[in-house]
Amino acid sequence: MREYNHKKIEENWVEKWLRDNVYEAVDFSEKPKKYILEEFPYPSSNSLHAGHVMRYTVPDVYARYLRMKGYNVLFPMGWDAFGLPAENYAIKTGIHPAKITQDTIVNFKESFLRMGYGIDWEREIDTSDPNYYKWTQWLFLKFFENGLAEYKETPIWWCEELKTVLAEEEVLTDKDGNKISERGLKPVEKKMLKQWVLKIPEYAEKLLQGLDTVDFPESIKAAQRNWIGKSEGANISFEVDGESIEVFTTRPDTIFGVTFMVFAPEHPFIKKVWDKIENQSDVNDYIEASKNKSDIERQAEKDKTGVEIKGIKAKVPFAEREVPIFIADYVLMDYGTGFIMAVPAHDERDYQFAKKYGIEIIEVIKPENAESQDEVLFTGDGVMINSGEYSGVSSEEFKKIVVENLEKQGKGNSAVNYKIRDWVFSRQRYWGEPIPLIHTEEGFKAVCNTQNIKEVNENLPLELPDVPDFSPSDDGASPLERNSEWVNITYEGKPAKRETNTMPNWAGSCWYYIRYVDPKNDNEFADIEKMKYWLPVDRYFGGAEHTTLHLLYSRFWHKFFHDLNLVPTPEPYNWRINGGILLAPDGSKMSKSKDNGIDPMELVDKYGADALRTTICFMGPYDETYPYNPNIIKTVNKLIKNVYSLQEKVSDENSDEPTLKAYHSMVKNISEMIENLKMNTAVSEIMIFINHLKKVEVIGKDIWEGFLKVFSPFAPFVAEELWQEFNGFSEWKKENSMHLQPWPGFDEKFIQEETITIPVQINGKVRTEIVINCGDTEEIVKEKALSDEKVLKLTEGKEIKKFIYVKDKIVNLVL
RNA sequence: GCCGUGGUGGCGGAAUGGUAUACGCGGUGGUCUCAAAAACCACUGGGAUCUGAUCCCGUGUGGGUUCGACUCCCACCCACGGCACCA
Repeated sequence: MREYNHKKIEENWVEKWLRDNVYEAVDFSEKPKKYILEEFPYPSSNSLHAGHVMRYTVPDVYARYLRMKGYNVLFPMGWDAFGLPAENYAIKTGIHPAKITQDTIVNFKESFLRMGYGIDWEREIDTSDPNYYKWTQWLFLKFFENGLAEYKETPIWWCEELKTVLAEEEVLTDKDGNKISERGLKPVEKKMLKQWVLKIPEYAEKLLQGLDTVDFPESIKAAQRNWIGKSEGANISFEVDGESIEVFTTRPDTIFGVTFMVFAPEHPFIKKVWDKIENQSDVNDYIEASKNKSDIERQAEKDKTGVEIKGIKAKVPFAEREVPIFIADYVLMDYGTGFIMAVPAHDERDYQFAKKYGIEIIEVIKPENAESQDEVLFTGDGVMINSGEYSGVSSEEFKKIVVENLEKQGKGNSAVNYKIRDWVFSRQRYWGEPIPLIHTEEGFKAVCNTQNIKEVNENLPLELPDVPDFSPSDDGASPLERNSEWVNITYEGKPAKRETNTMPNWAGSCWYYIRYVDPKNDNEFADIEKMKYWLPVDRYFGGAEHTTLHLLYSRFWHKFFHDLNLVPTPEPYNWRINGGILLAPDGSKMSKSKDNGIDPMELVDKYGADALRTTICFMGPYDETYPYNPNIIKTVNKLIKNVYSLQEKVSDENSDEPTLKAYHSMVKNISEMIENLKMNTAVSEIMIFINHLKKVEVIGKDIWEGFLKVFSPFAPFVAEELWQEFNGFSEWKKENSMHLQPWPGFDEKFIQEETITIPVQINGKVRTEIVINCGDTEEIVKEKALSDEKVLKLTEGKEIKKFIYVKDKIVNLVL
């Protein structure tokens, strides 16, 4: 056995593949295109970690397969380079975040190269590069010009430790119900602040409908639908103190059951009618108390609390009745209108509240088929009762009647509400794209008109100034605020100030898949013809953590751009899969603090990138989470050693029949499996085939050639080495690369057997096996089965009621 | 509570109506060796009569459809993920 030296082999090919950009994607090629995308990494720490190689290996195998199948494959990579870790590290060390980021990118790229990922490096992008963020800023100005970016005072999540505001999507709930930041898991609180927001709710309907047109897993679609949170109902105006105030309800059919109304404590109307309130101090106490309660406390309360506002009443339209009004913090200011019609008989929360405060409960719907209704509370659909002339009508029908009537009176209309909130888009941090706006006396001005390319090129990129101190301020101002030279400018002859907040680090990743299509364009964010050729992304691989962050945000940007005719497709990604997580060998999560992780570059040193890649593929399905088993890579390394030695058995002689059969069925199976991303079973096919080859004396040339091809996506280095040697290429030429060769075919005739063994069942239980010729008629099989010794014994004296034969598969006798 | 995904050997997993556990890890026994490691070979779901063999049980639980169910249908249990006073 000759010596397999993975280091020597892998170093050699890394350099040659890069120099000649073997994995080049060609714009406007005649070949059919495939755009295979994986979420680009945030460059932090020294090199790729286990999670990265877990994410990137399977897409690379798939992209390599498609390339060999004759597709023009775009498989790009770049750096999501703005963000907090580099900035925090910079604050600690005093080294500029740009410097830290660039150093890290160098290390990351080296890791990518060592892993043998087949990337077109001519398309590498970096979101912190001014040539890139020039266009991120330009795209932001499109939102601004179209009224979708607004400076607005709203309740916003503030993280004291990160010293910045966060978007709704960046806030998680921990096990104890505390709200924490998505990055860093730090506590957050709600504050009223003026911030830049992007009006994603205006795209709620489009984002929802688009989900029906894309091939995403149900879990992602469900999570996004849930996040968007559409509910259909009606807006109904109630008369309160001579004024008309709207509520939103999904159940206008319960209007006869309204026995009270509730305002959220923050509702501005309270101030407006303050003079009429008889119990001002009670109301004021309640408002103050709920102000001081955190969201967590509000939720932790088992009981609903509230106070009646005495002195004012509400008039229920349609039912024409007066009801009392309360304030209670179970009504939220930022959903619906902050004012609700309460129907205790048909809403759980209203029911609890009414019980506690002894408010009247009127049942207006009873279940369709219930003989007697024990519980007062009923939240389903049914038949109207206690509703005057409408009693007996179905609640679904009554819903329509109510809305139609209110519409005629001008007191209501059917309406839709969404849970999704404005996307808070400014951050009080240094390391991000400056927002290219100017505060003037007449309001905000864009630094340029996006339509005018001359103006654009003069004013963009608005470069992030080099400041001596990039640490965040305690007062919530951006670090850029301290840089007065940069901040204070003249706009149209008058003093003005630059916007000092930066964009969140989602900004660059919202459109990076577009820039890969045309990464070096200085005059456009991307050429429309190139976008027409490459978009949309055919396969998008990434992490589950981005389901309602990046994946929703970038769909929003794309849909907006599509409405402006900037991009040719309505959706950015046609297909999506979320990858699983690699756990530590003991089944716990890998973490730096626990030091239980595995370092992929160490494994590459020890066993080779080929072994690591193949191991990752073999361990399990892409979208599953499972522990790392350190023994597998040893076995896979052995497998590769075997492959390396087996080339010595290759000869001019033809392979024998069993080898031909094993080969053709392997090619058939692996092709199907890679197509379906079942890399784990594809590797097991390779193992089965190699176990077979180890037993044979000679290997035919054609078979070996085909084997190297199917092996190459998994172990590209050793495959290239053996391919060059096998063909006797003395000098490296790009076009001779293993990885640019066509994928092998297979021939069914070798796979089909002449005789096969099939099981014979009696009453559904396997009792014996018989050997038949492929394609034998049912009569012949029946005769064979019935004359089998064991069958004779077991059927003796019994009548065979039914004979079932599934061609070439199974026989079942029913007694 | 609601939505989603999933439950198969000691472990990772294979099989989407036709011989359950492919492939691999681990384990047991053996070869080699003074010995160990490595390498290689054999066995490896549980149980019973017995050691050619034969039979029973077995894919979260309980039902159902079918000649035949891990696979399809109904109900339930559990785990994981998301959302959660959303009117």
